[in-house]
Amino acid sequence: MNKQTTDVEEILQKKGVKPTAVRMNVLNFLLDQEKAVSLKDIESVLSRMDRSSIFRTLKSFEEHKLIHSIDDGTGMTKYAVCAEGCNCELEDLHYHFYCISCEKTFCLMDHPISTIELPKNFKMIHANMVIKGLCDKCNK
Amino acid sequence: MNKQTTDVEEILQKKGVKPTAVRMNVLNFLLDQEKAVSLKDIESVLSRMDRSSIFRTLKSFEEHKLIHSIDDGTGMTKYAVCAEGCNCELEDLHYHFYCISCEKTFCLMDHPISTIELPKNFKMIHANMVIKGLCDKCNK
DNA sequence: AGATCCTATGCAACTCAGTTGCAAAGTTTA
DNA sequence: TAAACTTTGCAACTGAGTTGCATAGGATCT
Ligand SMILES: [Mn+2]
Ligand SMILES: [Mn+2]
Ligand SMILES: [Zn+2]
Ligand SMILES: [Zn+2]
Repeated sequence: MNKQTTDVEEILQKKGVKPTAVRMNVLNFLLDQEKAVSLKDIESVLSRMDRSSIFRTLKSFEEHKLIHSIDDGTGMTKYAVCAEGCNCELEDLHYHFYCISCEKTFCLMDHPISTIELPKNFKMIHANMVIKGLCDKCNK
Repeated sequence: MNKQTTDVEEILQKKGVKPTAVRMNVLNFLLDQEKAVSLKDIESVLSRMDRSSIFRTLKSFEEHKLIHSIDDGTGMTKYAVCAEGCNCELEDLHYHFYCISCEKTFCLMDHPISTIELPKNFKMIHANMVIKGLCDKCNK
């Protein structure tokens, strides 16, 4: 735990999510990570809590723009806490990186998705951009 | 059918896949499409053929670089025939577009994935880039 | 041709992440 | 306190994808 209970409570309040035990635990865990995590990852750590409760918590967090989800192609959706000031709009989108060796999925916060030229009349609303390869620790 | 049986047979031969009935039918269907299709799409058209046979056919096609797969976030993998000369290498990667209105997934062949700046020592090997929004026909 | 071998196919069963219905527990409101 | 609403846990279900296995279909050898 790298955050005080009160911090987590505040964050939830601010985003309009009622701070319950499950929610505080899930958010606390998410804030601890340097990589994006799956429902299963959370489940195995917060083993006292039910899968569906964690699932619904994640859905709720996503709706309230507290976290964003990443489809990294592994078949398990990953979740990561949104950056300060993120509103989950086009300008907040960033690339994600999946390491095929250590199997970690990273948010590349410093790599925003620049405007992409599209065919005439196509309109971009959202995007899921995943680069796969080797992370710095696995690239020897 | 927009291709003669012999054409399809030739393509399979050239890519090192033995041309069987299932394979020729699947390839024929794939060549007909202007959008990427799912296993289910193929199944519902080639209803005489078994799902697992089509599934294994797609896997085989992918291994032999006849088609490439796209994870567009819908939960159903889409497949599209590779362009002439495609070797499924980095330089062959291109953006994909998923229309949230008509639910079609397109290959943006004219939009190759340019080299993306990555954090120090990260190495890109592959990528799945999906832009979501409205296609020209749905964007009114 | 007939026997043998290898591959492709169809069928059924299974996996597994995600999702939902429902009742019990907990919280807020009147 | 009682009623109303929300959250949680449990169990059952969904659906795409995947696999084992027996049969069918071709190719190859004698
Ligand atoms: Mn991210
Ligand atoms: Mn494509
Ligand atoms: Zn790694
Ligand atoms: Zn459309």
